[in-house]
Parts: sequence; structure tokens; C-alpha cells
Amino acid sequence: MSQSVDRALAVLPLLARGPAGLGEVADALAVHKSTALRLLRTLHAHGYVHRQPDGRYRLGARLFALAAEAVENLDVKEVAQPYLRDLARATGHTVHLALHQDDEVVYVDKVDSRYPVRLYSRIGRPVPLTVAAVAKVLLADLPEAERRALAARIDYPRWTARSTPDAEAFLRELELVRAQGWAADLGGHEESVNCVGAPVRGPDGRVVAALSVSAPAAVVTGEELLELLPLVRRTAEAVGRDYSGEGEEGP
Amino acid sequence: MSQSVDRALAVLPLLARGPAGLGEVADALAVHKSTALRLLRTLHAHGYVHRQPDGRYRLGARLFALAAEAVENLDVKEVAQPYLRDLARATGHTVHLALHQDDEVVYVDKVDSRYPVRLYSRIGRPVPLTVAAVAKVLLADLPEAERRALAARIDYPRWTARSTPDAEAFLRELELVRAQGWAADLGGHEESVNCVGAPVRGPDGRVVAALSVSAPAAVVTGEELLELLPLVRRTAEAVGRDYSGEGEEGP
DNA sequence: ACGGACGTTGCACACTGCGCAACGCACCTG
DNA sequence: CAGGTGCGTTGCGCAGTGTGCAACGTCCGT
Repeated sequence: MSQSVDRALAVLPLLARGPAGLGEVADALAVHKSTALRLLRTLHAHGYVHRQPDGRYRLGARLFALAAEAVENLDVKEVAQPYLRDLARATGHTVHLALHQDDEVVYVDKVDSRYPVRLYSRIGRPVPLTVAAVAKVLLADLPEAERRALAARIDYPRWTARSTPDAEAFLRELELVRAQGWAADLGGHEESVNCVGAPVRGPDGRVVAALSVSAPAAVVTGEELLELLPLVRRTAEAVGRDYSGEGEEGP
Repeated sequence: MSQSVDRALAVLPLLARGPAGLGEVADALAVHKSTALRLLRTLHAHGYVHRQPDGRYRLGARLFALAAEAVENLDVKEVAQPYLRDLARATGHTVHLALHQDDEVVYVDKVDSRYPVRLYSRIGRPVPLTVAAVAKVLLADLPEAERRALAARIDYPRWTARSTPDAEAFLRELELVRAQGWAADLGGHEESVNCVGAPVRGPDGRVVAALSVSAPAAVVTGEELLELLPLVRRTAEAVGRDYSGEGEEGP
């Protein structure tokens, strides 16, 4: 749509592969050297391109700063909201979005079920680390060393007979969650509540959030809830794609 | 130098602060909406800009991918080489560049002293983790949990009386190195060799490499070597700036 | 049903970005 | 040391490209 901008933007992926001189850039773009020079100068003025001591060009610090700033100012909650609503409508159950921050997992958004039976969750409230599906999804993505350190640090309250009993079992459970890419809590926190969760991944592949569908056992059995798993996972992936700025359309 | 490219590039920092609609972008650039639209379309075609379901624009995945690829293909060794040479010339001693990769710290570059006495290091050879200055610099930057896990995993050979004896002492030493931003090895590996090292930081502030100056005790005492510390640290910072693509000039 | 805000399209003008050719400079090479 | 080659840099005249304008379409909220 805009020739010169088009060309300038094509320079960046080129330089991402490694440093290049003016001639190389001009050749790759199939333009005259003077043209390439102007483009590089403009990019340089904005800090997107860095000139090495040897005269060759590399990507500049601005690009890293931009990417970092963009991630910082990105609100998963805002991006996820429409997806959560769709998921709640499709399943008819309560949907949660949770984040992990300094040794706690907290709900940051929630769409209530249309059934009269409500759950006890509250936005902003910490989630039981050892049993909740979202907590397991979020913690499973930590580096192994941090996972072990955390597992040794936390308590293991026996909410129900199905609660995770100790650090060893917890780490095994996290390993499983990590491998299969989703988590379930079938009566681990309260006997009568089932829940399945899936990870939302950011641009670098790390898990940035988790979403889950919860329902009282009186309404759906564990097996029935697990049938929703593909939908839950697809939704989580869609949120991740949107959050990362991939693809085209929304929900 | 190039008006349209100039304007297009000015869009990115704008969007990094958060999503914006067409009108906002046009206003910020002080151009007509149609002009802003063309620029955004071009940026979108290249994937640098993502269109949200609500029609507003955000930075796109391409930017993150670029930043990641650039970091991947960046060779610290190549960037550091001229700095290492300068440092070796200025001090007259042996200079090393080391990286940390899966439980090992290895020398990836070396500039020999001009003194006849040489050291036993070799490029590509693993460095003793518990004593070498570069190892301490690199490991001190790990997250606390990984540091603890690693400290528990490795051996503590008693090369000399000054060698780090156990995990507890090692962790204390790493904490010190982390706080002060440099490390020393005064006869910890071999009685007769002293060494000071400093971290090279990447665009995200994480330590990506370490460089050090080593000299036989017969040539310089520990105190004399420590006088070189400011120079070593400044050099490491300069490498980091260049590596991150900041500032303008080389060594 | 109406008004406003927002994104989108087509068009004609002129300014901007283009390629060309010549220059300056550093580095080899005979 | 003269000649040659590869690099980045500069000035210039032409036209192609990007521009602002005005009008249209569409989706809101009132």
C-alpha cells in the first residue's frame, strides 16, 4: 500500500537474521544503494537500527524496548473478556481467568453461570494453589527449579479426600499438567465442585494466564465436564493468539 | 529523511502504550485519517500491527518474533571481540569471555596476555563453577530457586585453601556478587592466579555473558588487580550497550 | 427515525522519494 | 607508491507515489 514504508519494514526481518552492510540491504530489497541508505538512516533515527563499529547495520535497542513496553501495557483481561463470555454462553457454566503473581494465583475475571447454583470464587481472591485447575496450569509452566522450591514452601491443606496430599504428589501432578497441556480439579477443593483449566500462552510461548470452566457436581459429572475440554483448550489458545497479536479475527 | 517511513515508525511507540483507533493515530501524527489508514494497513500487512476485534490497533506478533530472532542470532562473541582486545591491551593481562549453558560455564573467547606466563584456560573448556569469577557472575543472575537447586546439585572440589567449601558458602558468595555487580577469584582455583570478572547485560537486563581479567599472582597482587575493576566493569557495560543496540559508537 | 462518530473509498495535485552518476575514502596488490 | 577495487556518501532532475480533501457506508446511541 505504501512503497517506501513497505521497503523500510522489509529491512527489519533482514537484519534480524544478522548484521548486514548497505550493499547487502540494497540488493535484498532490489533497490539502489542510495535508496537503501535513506531507509536505513530513517530507521536509525528512530532507533530501530543500530550501526556497528564496522559500519554494518543491526537491529537496535528500540525494538526490544518496544516489545517489552507492549507486553507490559497489554492487559490479558481485556483481550480475554469476549472469549470468556462466549465460553460461558457455550457451556452454560462459570468461567474464570487467573494470573500468577508472587506465590499467589488470583482470579482476575469471572463470568457467572446461568444456573442458579453459584460458586464461592471472587475476583481478586487468592486461589488454593495445590488443587485449583488454574493454579496447576500456571505453576506447571515454571522452570523446574522454581517449581521444586515452591512445592517445598507451600502448605497442603486436606480440603477433601481428593486434595493433593504433599509436595511430591504436587510435583508429579504439575509434571502431568505440563505434559498434557491442561488440568482438572475433580472435587479436590470441595467435594461437589469440578473444574477444568487450560493455559493461555504469550508471544514467547510462556504461560501468561489460565482459564477454567467450573460446575457443581450436582449439575454435571466429572466425565461430562471433561467433554468440554477441547472447547476450553481451543478458547485458551484463541485468547493466546489474540494476546500475542497473531492471526486476524476475534471471537 | 523519509517522510512516510518517518510517520509509519512513529506509529509503533504510540501503539506500544496501548491500543488505539484510527482517529487517535491520525491525530497523534497530525495527518489526515486516510493517510494514517494507509500507514496502518502497510504495517498490518507486515504483521507489525494487529487489529483487535473492536477495530482498534495494537502491536502485532511480528515485532515479538523479530526481537526474539534478533537476540537469537546475536553473537556476543562477535560484538565483544574488539572490547576484549582493548581491555587486554590496556591491562596487559589475559581477558576471557564466558557464557552459561546447561549447568556449565564455558570460555568462548580469550585474548592472551603479553607476558610470557600463560594460564591454563582454553576456549570451549568448562570453567570450575564454584570458584571462577566469570562463573560466579553468570550464576549469580539466576532466579533464586534455580540458584539453590544448582548449588545443591554441583560438587565443591577443594582446589586450594581459598576454594568455596560448600553450597551454603557458595550461595552466600553469589548473593554478594549479585549485589555488588562483580566477582573476584583470588587464588580460589590455583593459589597463584587472581581474577576479576563483570557481567555483560542484554537488552532485558539479564546477564548474557561475563568477562574477566586474569593474572598470575607473581605478576600482580590481588589488590593491584582489583584496581582494574572499574575498567573491567566499564568495558562489560560497554559490550552490553553495544550488544543491546544502544548508543552510537564502538570502542 | 435521526444524528454523530468512526472507518473507508476515489480522485487530482504536487511534493517526496526514486535511480543515476560522480565523488571520497580506506584497503589491498602488484 | 601508483593503480585498482569495494564500500558508503552526495546532488540532482524526473515522475511516480503519497498526500489531503470530500463524499460515502456503517454502526452506535438517543
